[in-house]
Amino acid sequence: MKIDPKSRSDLSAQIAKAIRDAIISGDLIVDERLPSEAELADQFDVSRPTVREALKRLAAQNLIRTQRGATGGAFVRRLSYDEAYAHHITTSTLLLSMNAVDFQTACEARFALERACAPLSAERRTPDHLATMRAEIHRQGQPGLSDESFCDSDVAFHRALVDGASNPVLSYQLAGAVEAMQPLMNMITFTQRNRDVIVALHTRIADAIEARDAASADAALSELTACTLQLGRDAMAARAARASP
Amino acid sequence: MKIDPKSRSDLSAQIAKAIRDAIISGDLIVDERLPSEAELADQFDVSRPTVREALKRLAAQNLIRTQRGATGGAFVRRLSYDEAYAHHITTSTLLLSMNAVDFQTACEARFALERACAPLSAERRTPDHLATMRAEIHRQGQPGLSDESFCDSDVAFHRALVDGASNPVLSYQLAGAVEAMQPLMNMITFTQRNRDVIVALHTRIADAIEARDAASADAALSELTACTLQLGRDAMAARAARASP
DNA sequence: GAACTTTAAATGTCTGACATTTTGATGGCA
DNA sequence: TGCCATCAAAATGTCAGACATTTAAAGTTC
Repeated sequence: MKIDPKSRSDLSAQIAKAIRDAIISGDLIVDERLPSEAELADQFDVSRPTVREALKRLAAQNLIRTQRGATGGAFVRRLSYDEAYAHHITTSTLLLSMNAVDFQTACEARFALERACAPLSAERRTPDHLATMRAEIHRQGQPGLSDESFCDSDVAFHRALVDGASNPVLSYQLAGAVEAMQPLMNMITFTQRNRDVIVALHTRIADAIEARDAASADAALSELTACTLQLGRDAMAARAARASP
Repeated sequence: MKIDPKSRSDLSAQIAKAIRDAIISGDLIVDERLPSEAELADQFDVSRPTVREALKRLAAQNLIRTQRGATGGAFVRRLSYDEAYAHHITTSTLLLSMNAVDFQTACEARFALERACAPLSAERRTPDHLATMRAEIHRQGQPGLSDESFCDSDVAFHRALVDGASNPVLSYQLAGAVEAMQPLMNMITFTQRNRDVIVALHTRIADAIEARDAASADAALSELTACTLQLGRDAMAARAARASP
């Protein structure tokens, strides 16, 4: 590995790319120690600060971890699902906000993906998943709950639904779609009537999942999709009305 | 923004986090210029190299871009879909390989999500999407195509299917599931008979999408799922047989 | 043999300098 | 006046060397 053509651009970017490629291709395996900063500086014929900048780039992507001390150094890091979740959610959220994705597009994507999980969840959900869903439904019915807390609980409910499929890859991909929508959902004002409808649909979903009835779960999710889209349209209309009275 | 409690950990990580939070919260908007490295060093009361390491971390996440010269500096970057795709695919691929995700889990996730897109794709696909799908089907039928090229074409076909839904959020989330599976798919040896079956199913899918027939597309995708899972099992069995003859 | 001390290796950080790139201003010339 | 060449300034990119801090292992003492 680790040659560095004399192209004209950031050395630190080139070095980071070389190491990243080595990790991706499997030349560097998990928990393997990279050469020390000084050695890398020698190999690439650059200074130590430049190497450090490259390593920080990799650290930002969770590809390596560094450890100080005598046996320290930079180690290839096993990317954990939790870290990947967090990273994915952050990126998805930014992607949506920076590109001004409209509520409808995000909502459609979210529920389409979620409906893909429902049959698997109906098949495999554990009592734990059901308990989480029921607990969140109960929380959503509490009086005096803020809109934001209601959204939080909504996300937790759907998270449990997705996790019920017991497929970490699915959970990972869904996390981006479900949680990244939260800022958009937070623009909505949930009236008591809205909440009653949503809680009723959540209950139907939980019942269907408990009964291992994929078709009913899908039907309820379909209704929830329509309901959520309508809430989004109402929120947009209300916002437009406020802007130009 | 930008205070930095005297906690005991990487200063560059703390600074990166402070700036990242400012971007996420909207305090820094797209294309806004950050203070120069020297000014940031002053503000955070650290040296310039430390600030640079922080900026490189952010650059690694595509959150900023830097520009040299008199009016240069670091600018908040609009995260584009293409970059987000690439990033997401890299991360997903690594997540799968480092955590030794089995073929079945990845395959299940991939097809579950893809089936979620099919109805939307049937509704909205353009002639362009259909043309891409047909072209890839044709390519897959070419004699002498390597297994790797066959996989590439397979990914391109499914990419067109997903893109047909015309929902960039959906395409983004799916990219991780579909493309990250490629290394796993590459372990499979596609016999001519396998290829014929897959091409036939692809043709059925394309026909269904062209006819806007979501149910038929779903049925074909379901068969393709079963077929792919079987191929995976066969590949595993063959591998196991080679390992202990 | 156990507890303490020393040492060495590595990352984390700082200072100061120089190189390079780009913009804008300055000034000369037609 | 208007245009072009030159130069200064500002910013990032890079380097060299130094010191601080952390950590584990080797060495030392009882």
